[in-house]
Amino acid sequence: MVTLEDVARHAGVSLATASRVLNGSTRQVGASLRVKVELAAAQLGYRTNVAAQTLARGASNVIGLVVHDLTDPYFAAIADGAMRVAENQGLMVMIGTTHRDPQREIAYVSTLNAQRVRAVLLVGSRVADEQLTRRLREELDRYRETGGRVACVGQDLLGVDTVVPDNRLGAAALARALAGLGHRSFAVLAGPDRLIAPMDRVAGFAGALEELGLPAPLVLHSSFDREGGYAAATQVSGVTCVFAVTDVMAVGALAAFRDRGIRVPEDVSVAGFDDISTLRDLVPSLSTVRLPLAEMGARALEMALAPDEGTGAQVVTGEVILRESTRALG
Amino acid sequence: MVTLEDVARHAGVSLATASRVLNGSTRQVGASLRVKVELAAAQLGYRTNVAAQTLARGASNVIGLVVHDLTDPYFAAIADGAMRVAENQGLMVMIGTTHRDPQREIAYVSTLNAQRVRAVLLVGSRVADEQLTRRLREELDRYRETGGRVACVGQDLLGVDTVVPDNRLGAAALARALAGLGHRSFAVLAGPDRLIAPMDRVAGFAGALEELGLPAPLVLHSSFDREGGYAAATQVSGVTCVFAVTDVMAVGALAAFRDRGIRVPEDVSVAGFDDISTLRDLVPSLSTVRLPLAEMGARALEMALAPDEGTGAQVVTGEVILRESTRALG
DNA sequence: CTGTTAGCGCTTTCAG
DNA sequence: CTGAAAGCGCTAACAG
Repeated sequence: MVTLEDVARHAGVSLATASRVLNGSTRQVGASLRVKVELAAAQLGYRTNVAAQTLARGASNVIGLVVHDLTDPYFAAIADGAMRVAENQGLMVMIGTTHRDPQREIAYVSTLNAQRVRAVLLVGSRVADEQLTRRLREELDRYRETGGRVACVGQDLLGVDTVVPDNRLGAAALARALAGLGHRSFAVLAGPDRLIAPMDRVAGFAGALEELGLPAPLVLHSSFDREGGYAAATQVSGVTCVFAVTDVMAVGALAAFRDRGIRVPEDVSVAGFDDISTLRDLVPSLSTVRLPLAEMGARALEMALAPDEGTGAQVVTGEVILRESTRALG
Repeated sequence: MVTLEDVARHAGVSLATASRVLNGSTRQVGASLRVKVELAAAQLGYRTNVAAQTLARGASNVIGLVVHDLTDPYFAAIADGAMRVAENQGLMVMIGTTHRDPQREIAYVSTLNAQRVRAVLLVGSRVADEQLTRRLREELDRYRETGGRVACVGQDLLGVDTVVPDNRLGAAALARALAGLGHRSFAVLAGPDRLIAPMDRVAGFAGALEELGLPAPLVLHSSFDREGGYAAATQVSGVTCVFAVTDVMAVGALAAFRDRGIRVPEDVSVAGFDDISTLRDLVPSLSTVRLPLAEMGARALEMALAPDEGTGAQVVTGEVILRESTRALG
């Protein structure tokens, strides 16, 4: 294992000089020595020991990313956006997946704190559980007390900089658009009732319907994934339009209707939320609310990295996109 | 910032003792002291400084994962498999995305080496470029010389433990299955000609056709993504069956045919490769060759973590799955 | 511009 | 079972 000291000796300079040329300091080093050091480092195959560097500097070049599930394209897109800015800043990223277990999220914050990462990004809906939220906040506060920076993509419940998709507004806009198509009877595939994002989407949707003087939608709960969408859709009947709170769930719903011999959009219209790009080629193409996922991830990391503790929440509003899965009535 | 020394002082024990109870050593510590230390740590809110630990131990608890693109479900699935085993072993994972730039892959190996990660996993097709491959090998060798472990998911070209999907065999089996359906004229959407995985798939497919005494397929090159599949498909004509070397490209092809008013499978059959789960609900459902993606990622990490430098290559064979996108002729 | 020298926080012999 | 002390490799004053 070649160390900086080896390089310094080999180049006939001091440790400090070698450090200055190899590991970007602001200090200048004379051209001749600089060359010697670089040569020695190359010949010996020197590689900085980042652990030692981190310890000495008291600051690392790593950021932590905590997501629920990387195979869910929603999280993959957000993570990708964040990773691009990390790359541009020369930061490495450490990822943890919670598989939707809030306890794991807390545990990851603790671990990332131990790693002394420069910042941590929490991506994904908060849960409606005071207890859990409080414990997470405590862990985050502990991390922040010692200089850690935190940002979140989700709901503004943690007291940290947050990029918050306006789920209510987006769902409400979607409801109005659907009503504009002539729909009067709706079902909502609502996902689990302990996650806030789906709850907000349901509330926004139902609220808009109420404002329009339309009957309340049939609300069906299930898991937050493709299977949940499928299961919930099997219970749907007597409505002309179904709103699945995520595109991924909408895919499940589409499959369920297909299996039941119910045509979309002829027999029933279906809309989702998120506008997942991998799913844009579905047939029928999915009406949805587009969220700038990658940008949300990027912005969140930028907030976390900003010199001063940002201003709190940055709201992102979705854009309603009507495609083939919803049709005008009458 | 609370240090181990603070804890030790607060508990009235030596640094060594505090270390032994807090950071799993094999040594035993008396019950009374153990309790004191744990209490002190909790009261003070102590968090291990992993950088210091890594430096002192000379070994980290992090593994590195290098993939081309996290938003591509192929890589997400493999990464997920690897991350699950990492989690089980208490390891954190650092991810780098190359965006298909081989230079970046080399750079990441160097960076991960500096981080002194326990192991690095290289996921994705190798490129057909001696020069680049040699440079990557050099970088890997340097890392391995100092105890680093490496495994790869792709082709066995790096002199490291590798999980290799048998692309030729899988594509050949697919070709035979398609010929069995009565198809005689084929086009292959081949992706770029510098990546080995797609080349192998093309070769396997064409080889099987030749063995069957069928005419050689029309081979169309393009980029390795959805857009590439779309672009290549626009040039297809006069064949009854199209093989896209990945499911993601097949999705693009499906879209292109739809836009051209060509029905699948009535007018032309389409098959892909990989069996991406997010794409299972496509209509028509995609015939493909299933690869156990998550398992491949898991196995690769297991090889990298195994006590002894594994046995080289572990071949995984794909399973042909015929669904709705391909139909029997006449 | 260059070198000396104290640490950074933790692990791990080596004694006791 | 417990403690003292010597590093792990690098950075950053501080002095020249």
